[in-house]
Order: sequence, then structure tokens, then C-alpha cells
Amino acid sequence: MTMVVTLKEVAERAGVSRSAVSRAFTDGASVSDKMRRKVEKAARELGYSPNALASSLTTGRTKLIGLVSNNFHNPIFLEVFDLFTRGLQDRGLRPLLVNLTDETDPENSVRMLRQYSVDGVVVASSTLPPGFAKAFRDARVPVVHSFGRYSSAPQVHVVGIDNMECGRMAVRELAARGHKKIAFLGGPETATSTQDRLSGFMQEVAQHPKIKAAYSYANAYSFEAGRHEMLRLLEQPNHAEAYFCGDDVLSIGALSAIRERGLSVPDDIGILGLNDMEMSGWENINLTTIHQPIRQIITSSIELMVAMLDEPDRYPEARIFPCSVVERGTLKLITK
Amino acid sequence: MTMVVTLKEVAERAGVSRSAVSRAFTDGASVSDKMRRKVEKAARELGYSPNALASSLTTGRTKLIGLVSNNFHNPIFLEVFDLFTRGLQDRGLRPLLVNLTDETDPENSVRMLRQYSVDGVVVASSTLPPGFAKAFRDARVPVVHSFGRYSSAPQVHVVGIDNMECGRMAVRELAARGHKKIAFLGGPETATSTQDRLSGFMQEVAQHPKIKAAYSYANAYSFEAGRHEMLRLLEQPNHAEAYFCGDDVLSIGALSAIRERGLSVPDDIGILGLNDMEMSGWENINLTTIHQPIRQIITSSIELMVAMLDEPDRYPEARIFPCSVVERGTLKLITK
DNA sequence: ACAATATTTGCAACCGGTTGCAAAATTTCA
DNA sequence: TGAAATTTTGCAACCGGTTGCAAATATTGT
Repeated sequence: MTMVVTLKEVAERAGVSRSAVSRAFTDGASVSDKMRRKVEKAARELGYSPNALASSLTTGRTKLIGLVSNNFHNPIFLEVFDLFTRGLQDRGLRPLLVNLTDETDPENSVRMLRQYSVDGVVVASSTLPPGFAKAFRDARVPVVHSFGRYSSAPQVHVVGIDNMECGRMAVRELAARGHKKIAFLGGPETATSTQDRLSGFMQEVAQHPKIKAAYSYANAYSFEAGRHEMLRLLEQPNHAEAYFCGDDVLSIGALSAIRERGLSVPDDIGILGLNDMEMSGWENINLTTIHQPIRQIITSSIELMVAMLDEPDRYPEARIFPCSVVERGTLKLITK
Repeated sequence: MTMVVTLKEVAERAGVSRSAVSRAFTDGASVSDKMRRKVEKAARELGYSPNALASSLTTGRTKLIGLVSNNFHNPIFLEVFDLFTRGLQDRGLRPLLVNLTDETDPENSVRMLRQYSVDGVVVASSTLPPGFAKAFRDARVPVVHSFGRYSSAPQVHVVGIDNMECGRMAVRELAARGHKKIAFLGGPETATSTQDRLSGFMQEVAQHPKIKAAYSYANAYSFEAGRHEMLRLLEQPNHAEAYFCGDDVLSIGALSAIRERGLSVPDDIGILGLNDMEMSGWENINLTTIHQPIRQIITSSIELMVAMLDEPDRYPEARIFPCSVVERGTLKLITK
């Protein structure tokens, strides 16, 4: 159909064996310069390029990496996909993108990715349960869980941040600005990132006897969810002075709700986000937020994946990167 | 290494031939119920699932679709990737994501995608020259250029909008609101979408003798580029009353610049965008814009791709979807 | 110039499946 | 019940490459 040139035809044209052609195209193989030139000439004339899938059959390596996620409504994930695809490409790996939105069962995706013999899988999500990543490990395919839950006994490789510490950091930050009545507006209750941020948040609150804290959840990491939850909160008799939102996009939704109700930020209500996505720095958003070093997380995830390709049974580790507050316009300045 | 179960082992366990196992897993094949049950039992016990890549070798179909783009800084593309990946998955196709940022030469990507024997390629970009899509056609791989340039003599399948008509529509819209001094703030000059929108814009301006029009370009479809160009324009002695920006993200950048200069929208300056991405509807953005029906464009692109898999030499067509203005807060209301 | 050594090449089997064809088994019908 | 028609099964070759091994060729040292 597609008239694709095969190795055999190149061999015939060059008047050499098929193995010779194969060797000319695999570096490190034993080929003389003369032979290589002869083969390359024939290949060029025929427009040949080797079939990566056929060769994977014998080499056992496809250079395909499953990139699975379910965050297609959080703008930070555009940055995530950009960094992942470029990083993988730069190392000669190909991302097979899997959209897990609405998928509750790891089975299907595991099966599918095994059918395509991916060399490894990157699970890029904090809203997918840890069991999802583990399912890949159980199927004996190397897996890195980026933005996953850090645990003292990691079952799979995790690269991300310390979400509990972020929760604590948020409270310290709000406390330093003199807020006495604060709240956590989390993402979906089932997301490990939400759970951990909340638990760090509450842990730190316990250290500040004068601070009153509350919490509630949005049902997704999305603008609409944040807006909806904040509208609900504003209908309650006495809302908090400042909110730590579990994500920037949630924060932006909350900001929208607050302004719609005629309140002003940061004077009436303060907002602290988490992620520091590109958009949060835009002047029309200007969100004070905790920076998550996604560039480093992704680079490190890829390096870890590459290392695992050589050493599949590598002992699992967690790579945790520190976060820090970036000061913009949605939180009052610190009063000294 | 990965202890993967092969068809041969299933055959041995079930006590049947290898072909029998193969047939049990391809629907439409001639197998008795008894045989199928026997094979399925053995397969289940062994945890077998067929190797899609190996079978592609003989069937000539990988069900892999290259999804190539270079728009990783325009939030609308998160929606685009979401819709494409889900749409492809729903039809049993797998998106192989290719990030063409910084890539100027189609050669590499064509070669790479051929090595992986993709069944087809979707080029999702209006900032990639038409030659990019054509390179795939020349390599005899089915290609659909989504968001591509509509031409009366299409060389490849194009699914998108009539960009010239959008330009005209923008002028009519601004004229109807009584603006006499308008301008087009385009994306990169090399993007066909920019060229066409500008040419439609100018064409329509010629129909309105009282209207004065100018135009300039941002160097990318991104927030920063839009903001930067608008800041530059505001330094000129007399800027326009209303701008048609070639994209929503550009518009948002422009809004940020305008407000930073202490001007108000839409009273001092009006902005009309194009795309109607999710974010444009957010209350803190609230952009008046021309809606591009991306959902329909993507559904149609996928349907076209599926059709081409059966009929690779299908006569090229252009599928054009109408756009329409969605009224929000960045343009004065029409004065009757 | 010749033997010893090192490098390059081709043969043939294999990777994990699919498929045309003919033999074997089953069903249909008289 | 038996022959004809139909369905199911297995054999063997093939898809496009890779690789261990032995034969062929080239290089080195004396």
C-alpha cells in the first residue's frame, strides 16, 4: 500500500546481505567504512528508514513511553505536556499520550500500554490514586509517578513536592500576615495532594492557638469547581479572611467568585494559590502563590525513567523538590 | 526480562496451534465457540494479551496516529489535546504526541513518524506552514491538517474555519458598534491564519469608507507576545479605538497591557478576540470573542482520519465550520 | 611472504504475531 | 446412513528487522 522500502530491498540494491544493512543502521555494530557508505548510498537512493517497531521485536525496546494523565482542564498541564514531550523527544523517546479522564479502572490502560510494549510509563497526575501507578509496577513496566504522593515506603518511584509541607507553609504565610481566621479550599477530596495539603495545613494550625481554621473541597482541580465552592462559602454567615486554595486554577475560580460578589482582594479576602503556573503571573490575575518547580520535577522524572530503562528493578525512591511562596497581589503584605 | 507471555505459550497450554490462538483474538476470524473458550481460558490463566506491534507487522496497521503540534503556550490547546486524545481513544486509536516547537524542518518528524509506522497524522496547528502537512502526504501517510489553511485547491485534507471570513466578520462587528478607527493585532506574520485573517479584515475595511484601519503582528500566539505588542502600540501617538486580536490568548495579553497603562476596557479601548477558549468566559477575563467551534473541528478531523484509513487516496477536501461572535465585556454594546 | 590475530561479512534462526491453503472435522440433506 | 457442502483447524511461509556463530577478509608482526 504505502510502498514502504524495506531492508531487504536496500540489501539487494547495495549487493550485500540483510544483516549488513541492519548493522549499518545500528551504531556500535561491526561494519567497515566502505560497507557503511555503500549501504547508506543505497538507502538514500531508495528513501529507506528502518522500521522501529519491527526492530523492537528482537531488541525488546520500543522507545515508546506511556504518558498518562487525567488533568486536561488545568492550564498548568499544558506546560507539563510541553516539558514532558520535549524532554522525552530530546532523549529519543516517544510519548504515547493516554487520557484517563473518566477512567476509574487501571486495568484498561495497563493492558493497552502493554499491548504497545511501552518501555515505561509516566503517570503525571496527583488526582489519580497511587494504585494506578502501582498497577503498572505490578505489570512489571517501569513507572514514575510524577506529582504523586510522597510516602516513607514508596512502592513506585515518585517525583514531586512535599504536599504536607506546602500545607504548613501556607499556614505560616497566612499567619505572618496577621490573619486569624483562615481556611483551606482543597481540590477533590480523593486526590492525595489535597489530603496531604490539608493534613499539613491542620497540623500547622495546631501550632497557632489564636488561629481559627476551616476547610472544604472543590470537586475538581478546575476553574469552575473553585468558583462554585467559593460562591458557596460566601453565602455562609462568616467566611474566612484568607484562603489557601489547593491549586492556582482553583484560586482563579475563587477570585472570580469573590469579585463577582463585590468583595475585593486582598482587602476583604486574601487568596494564596499553589503551582505558580504561567498564567498566575499575568497582570490580570496576579496571584500570590506557592511555586511548584515543575520544570525540575519533569526533568528529574525523565532522568529517572531513563535510568530505569537500564535497570528495571531499581530500588524505588522519592524525589522531593522544595516549594516557595511567590509574592504577588492577592495577599496583604506582611505587617511587621 | 519482563516475562511477557506470548501466543506460543498460550497455544501450548491450550493444546492447540498458534494460529488458533491468533484467530481467537481477531474478531471476524473463523473459530468455533469451543476453541475460543479453550483459548480464552488459557490466556486468562497466563495473563496473555496480544502484542499490537508484532501484529502490525503483518496487518500493516498500528492504530498509532501521530498528533503533531507546536502550540504549547496557548491554553486552547489543552482543550484541543483533550478532545483529540479522547476522540482517538474512543475509536481504538493511539495518539503519538509530537512537539514541534523550535522545529523548522518537516524532514525529521516525517522520518520519525514513518519509523513508527503511524497509520496517519493529524497536524493540529495554524502556525505550521502548509508544507509541513504536505510533507506527510508526499511520504504517503494519510494526513489531516486541523486548523489549517483553507484553499480552493487543497493538497491535503483541511478541517478548520474560514479565516478570511473571520477577518471580515470582525470588521463588521467593530463597525456596527460605531468604531471608526480600528486595528488588527495579528499573531506571527508567518502563520497562515494570521495572513488570512488580516486579508479578510482589510478586504472588509475597504467596504467601509469611513473606517480607518491599521495592523501589526505579535511574534507568537501567546500572552507575552500580545501584551508586548499592545504596550508598543500604546506608546504610539494615536492608537485605535478597538482592536481585533488574532487569538484569545493574544487578547488577554493585550487586556493586561491596556489596564496596566491605566486605560479601561471597553470604554477607552475595545478588544475582540478569536477562539472562545474556556478561559475567555471566566469572569475575570470576560472576553468578547469570535467562537471557533473546536469541538466540531476535532470530531470532524477524527472522522476524516478514520475514513482515510480505509481509503488512503481519498480525494482531498476542506471542511469549514462557521464562526460566530460571542458577546461579553470587552467591546461596547451596539448602539442602535 | 607467511602465519597469527583481528575485523568484517553472511547464513540461518529467531522476535511475536498473521494468513493462504489444504486437510480434518462437522453439518446438511437426500 | 452416506455423500456433498460447510466450517474449523494446523502447517508453513511471511511481516521487517536482529544476532550468534562460523567463514571470509584484512591487518599485524617477523
